[in-house]
Amino acid sequence: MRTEKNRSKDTVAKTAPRAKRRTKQRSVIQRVLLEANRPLSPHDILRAAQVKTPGLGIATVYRAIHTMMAEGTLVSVAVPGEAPRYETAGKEHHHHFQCRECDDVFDIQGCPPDINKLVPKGFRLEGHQVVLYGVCLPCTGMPA
Amino acid sequence: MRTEKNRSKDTVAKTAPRAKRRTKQRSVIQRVLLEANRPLSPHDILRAAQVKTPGLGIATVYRAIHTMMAEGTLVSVAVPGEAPRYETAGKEHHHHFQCRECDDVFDIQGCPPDINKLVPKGFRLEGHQVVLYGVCLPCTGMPA
DNA sequence: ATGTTATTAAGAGATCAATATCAATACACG
DNA sequence: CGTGTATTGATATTGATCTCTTAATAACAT
Repeated sequence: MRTEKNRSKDTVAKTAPRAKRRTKQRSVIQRVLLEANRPLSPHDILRAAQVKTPGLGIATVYRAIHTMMAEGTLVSVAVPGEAPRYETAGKEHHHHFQCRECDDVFDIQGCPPDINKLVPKGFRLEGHQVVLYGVCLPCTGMPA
Repeated sequence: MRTEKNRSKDTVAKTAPRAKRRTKQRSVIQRVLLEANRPLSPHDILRAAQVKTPGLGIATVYRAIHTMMAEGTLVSVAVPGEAPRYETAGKEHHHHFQCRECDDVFDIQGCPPDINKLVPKGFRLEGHQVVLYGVCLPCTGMPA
């Protein structure tokens, strides 16, 4: 008996359980993360995104982070002693460099060899993380 | 005009500004840290020390940590995404392994070679940290 | 355009580690 | 031994990060 306005609803009933809208703020947040090319903290994201979207709230940043994490387009990057940062997913295996002056975190390519030789007997190695510390190029004041 | 009770005070005025007493709880905390042989969180320390000192408060643990850090007998160990842990100072350069099951952190000896080759051009390397992840020996359930 | 409803901004609230407060305790020195 | 005072335990408070609530806004289908 349900014949009135069930034309398309029936066909997508299970494939489109949620709407998900494309908003200006979410777009800006995504763009910020894509263009940064390095892990950003929620506040980094907020500050950068507010340039193009004045009035943007921190809660919106956290919501966007959650959404993108759930989508799999964003991954969290934890650096020792620091709150998590986030960078776009899909990069190949890499590590990070944190500047002791500006605290920013940068991606570094490559991976030290023979990591598995460090594992104690009886321990099972499943992953690793390397963080380098020092002074980043911008903070050295030297030109590239 | 200050002649009454300044006998010893005058002579040690600058060399002994503070007293520093040897208390039962501080001794126990130190022993726990020495015997652990791996980085402990403040709560790890509390739990272990409470066995020998029932009623021990968390504030005392933090106070002992500060004291030992100031003395230079304790260093903090930061693992990504975790609150700091502490281990006795003086060990030679080493890295850490965190178990994904029990979350405990263990020392591992050795150090990957050629770390400096990973540093981007123009960046100055001053230090590094390696964290391995996996399952520790106790959690594998295997005997040593 | 219009209605539905996901999304937003703002601020209150939750959470957790770490610190400060303060009366009671106990170390160390005479 | 007693006394002065550093230290303690309990708890309130802070500080930082993240989440929830609410009314208002805006994206999308029609």
